[in-house]
Amino acid sequence: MKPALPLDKLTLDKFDLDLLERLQKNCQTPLRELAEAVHLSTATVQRRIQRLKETGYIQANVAVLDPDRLGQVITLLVEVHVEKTHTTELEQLKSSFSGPEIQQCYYVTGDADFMLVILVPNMTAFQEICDRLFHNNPNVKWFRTIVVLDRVKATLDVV
Amino acid sequence: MKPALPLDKLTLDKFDLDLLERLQKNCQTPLRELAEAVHLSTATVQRRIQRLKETGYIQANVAVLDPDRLGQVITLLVEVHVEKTHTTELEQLKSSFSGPEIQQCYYVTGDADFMLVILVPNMTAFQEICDRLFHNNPNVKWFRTIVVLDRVKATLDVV
DNA sequence: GATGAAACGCAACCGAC
DNA sequence: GTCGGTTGCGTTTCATC
Repeated sequence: MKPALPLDKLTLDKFDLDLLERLQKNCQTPLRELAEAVHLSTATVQRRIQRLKETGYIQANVAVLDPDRLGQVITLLVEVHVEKTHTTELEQLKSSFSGPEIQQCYYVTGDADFMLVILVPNMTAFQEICDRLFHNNPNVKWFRTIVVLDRVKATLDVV
Repeated sequence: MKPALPLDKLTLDKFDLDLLERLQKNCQTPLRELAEAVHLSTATVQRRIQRLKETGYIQANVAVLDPDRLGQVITLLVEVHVEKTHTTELEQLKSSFSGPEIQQCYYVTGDADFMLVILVPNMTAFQEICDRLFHNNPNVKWFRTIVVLDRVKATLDVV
């Protein structure tokens, strides 16, 4: 199998970037509509998108759900401070921070070591998570919880 | 027009939840595949999904792009402390935190007022953002930047 | 090697039952 | 919820540049 179109990171032309931007807003836009927007044929658009998938520029196509409607009404940010930052311990922690309630997990510099974004239906659920992930983990020195009052913006947009 | 299917927030049955979970992973799954997975007919699955869109459970269908491949290699968390927290000033700030580089913006309790997740290609770009959003804004008392070393997990998953 | 026009086959969609 | 018909879509082919 031959890579016919640009594989490299920096060889995306304006058409590709235009398409990515549009798909990022709505990945169900019909090819026909995309085609006339970027002034290419549907066939070309289809091939470019396929290539963008194959080469990993497009990682996934997902439905964005409304957390409020699904009862996940509380968003919390948790700053985690760890005891040992050796590779093995870190990897262990990272993999423990992969549950469905944990929307995001960042390993960071500064006085904190991890920053988590957590979504829960109520505080009982959060307490359960704390027990499981923090209190019962000897490598977690301490953690600080920040309550989100307003989810002003929450996307994964890149451009 | 009859609401044949549940409209209320809490009346999603297991089929709806199952569908949402699957669409959240891949919103391009063929109806046929979804149908046999949840043991319903394709027609029903299609109607349910349409309803979930109309009622706002599904907010959007988006392509998830790889930030690294697109040159947005630096992720930063910014803790913003404001001067005045009156409604008008807050709304002004919130709307200023809506640029494309700002992936997420949370209005929070605690000693900070806002927490931002920012994606940039380099530090010059970040500096430009700081100037524009923070230094030139009299209502921003001070801000603290946290550098993300590893984007361990970054989704918008709800369940 | 990438492109666009047109043909193909399949899936989504909409009604009737 | 099932069944068919219709439409519209993504996909492939092929000739062109």
